[in-house]
Amino acid sequence: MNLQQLRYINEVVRQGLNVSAAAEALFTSQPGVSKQIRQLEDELGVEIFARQGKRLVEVTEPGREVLAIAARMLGDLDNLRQVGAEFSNESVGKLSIATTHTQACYVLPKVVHAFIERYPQVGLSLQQGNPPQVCELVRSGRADLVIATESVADYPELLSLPCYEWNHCIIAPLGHPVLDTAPLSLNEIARWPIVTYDSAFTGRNQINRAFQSHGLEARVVLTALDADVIKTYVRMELGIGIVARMAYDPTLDIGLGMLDAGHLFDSSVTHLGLRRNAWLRSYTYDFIELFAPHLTRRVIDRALKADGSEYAI
Amino acid sequence: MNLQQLRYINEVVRQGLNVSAAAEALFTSQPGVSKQIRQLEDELGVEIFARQGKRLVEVTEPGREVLAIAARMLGDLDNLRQVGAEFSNESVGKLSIATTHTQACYVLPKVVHAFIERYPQVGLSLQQGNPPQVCELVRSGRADLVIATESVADYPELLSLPCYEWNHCIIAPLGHPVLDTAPLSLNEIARWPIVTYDSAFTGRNQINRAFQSHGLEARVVLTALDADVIKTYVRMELGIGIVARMAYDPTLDIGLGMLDAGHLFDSSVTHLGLRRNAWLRSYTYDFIELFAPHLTRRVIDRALKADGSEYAI
DNA sequence: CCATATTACGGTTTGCGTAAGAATC
DNA sequence: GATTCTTACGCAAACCGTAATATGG
Repeated sequence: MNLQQLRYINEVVRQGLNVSAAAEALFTSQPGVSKQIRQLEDELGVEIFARQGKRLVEVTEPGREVLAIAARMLGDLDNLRQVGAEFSNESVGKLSIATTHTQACYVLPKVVHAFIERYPQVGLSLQQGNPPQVCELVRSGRADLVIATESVADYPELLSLPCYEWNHCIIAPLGHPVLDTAPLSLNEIARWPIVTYDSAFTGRNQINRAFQSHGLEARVVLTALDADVIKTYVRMELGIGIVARMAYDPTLDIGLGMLDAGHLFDSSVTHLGLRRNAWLRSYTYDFIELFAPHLTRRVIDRALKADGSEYAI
Repeated sequence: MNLQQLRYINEVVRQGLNVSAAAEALFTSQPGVSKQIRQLEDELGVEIFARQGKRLVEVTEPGREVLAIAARMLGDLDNLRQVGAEFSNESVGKLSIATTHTQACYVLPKVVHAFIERYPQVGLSLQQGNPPQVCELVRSGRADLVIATESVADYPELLSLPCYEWNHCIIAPLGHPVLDTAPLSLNEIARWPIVTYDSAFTGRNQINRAFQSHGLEARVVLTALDADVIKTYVRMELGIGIVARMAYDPTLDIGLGMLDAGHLFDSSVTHLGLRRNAWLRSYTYDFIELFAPHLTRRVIDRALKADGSEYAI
């Protein structure tokens, strides 16, 4: 048994049980992959893949177990490389962050700025997507950490750490009557057409719940994936916007007024997700602490290692 | 990088940084081991071992990280083989249990009997030792599970599951006046010379604490590692014995009388220890359930997977 | 001087790629 | 017939063991 075989079966699954595609993705020959997989199956004494004639059609039950263990081993292989890189030079490396638009645009800029100043030799990359997508990037090892408000806690493979709590606000073109309301109420908001986030995004659940629990129906005339688009349509006077509070900047968002709506909706919590049993570079700890000061190295390590060691009778 | 290199560094540490000994233990040549270790260090870009001239003198800091990850990977390698064995034939295999004398003699016999009847093709082996020793056997992969009253929870690498609660009793030669006391009190016990367990064994702590908290001094004239030895000396009228309740059997222990002392001492809890992220054979689950019926497969899996995924802000 | 680790070298094994063959859609 | 996996075969690299060399107690 060797690690190459584990890489092969892992990639074959990733490619939807297509050995040829896996071989190509791993820059090797297809017969080589095929043969190594057979060898692994022979050695373990179980079929990992069920075949129909000459085609792989599904992962067997033992295969699922094997693949789960193999994935962890490959993750550990990555970890070994991380350790090597860390101790070779602790301020050179890469850091790949998977996140959503809201975080990338309104929260991360100042964190990223501080980080690249501190670690000029770390290649930082932001990968954007919707919550399930960015979680998947981390799960599969293509990103080091995910920052998102939704989904993170739904991935059992990820350790989910709450970072900060936030709420929504109302935006409207300057001069819009809603901006003069004080105090702002759900009834008042419900009088106007609304532009807000797409479902399953950036706390949209909290918005729906608030209206429902007050027996109100919000007239959502348009939903969008991010606050920039929402602002655009609010400027066009299509309606008033409900966006994350941090997405409004009085100096940049000229022509728009804002009213805090924190008292009207349940707050949302932005989470940070890490692969469990990932080994983190020191600059990764620092990045996280820049982002969420309460998440010190100590706290993160404790969370990664915590394992529920003692169970009641 | 390959798994062999990980085996090598792991064994070198186990052999006290002696490459020759490691080579011998792994049935290979010493230069081969030496070279592979160098290759691994080159590939990772860090020294795993610090050398003085031609001798390995200590594990470096990156080395410690590397070794920890390597150990997990080797554990997973074992797990892969377990999966293979399980699905090849789920009632053939081996099960190695590390435990203390008390468990092996007085608790396990009926469990073992039921197990070998159910799984005649599983080679069962009991390894005996003191609590730290048996924990270490499991930690290093030389045993599958540990059953002991002490130490298990002290090993962070082990998942510790409480199994059952028990207490002590007093034994004395038939006709000894202490046997007529009712109710039995600590004061009464303290009047006599005592034979009991060695420290760090089988609930000895609970015994000490009870006397201390009552301002009494127990006259312990002899300590022993196991109940059989204690009984022998009690028969010799060296004193009265304090042993685990389950160590007394009225039909076997002729010439000895027993008084329950459950109301005098804090109870002890016997624990079962498993390597975290071990993959268990189905018969291992069954063995555990035979031993502690509340530890069903479901419960064990939940405990193994529990990881403290959600942390408060 | 003995024990121990590294370097050097040759043989075997293993893994990989090309080419051909078989099976399924 | 096109795609996809398996088998066959030859080459190259990696691994391992023996022998020789260097280093420290």
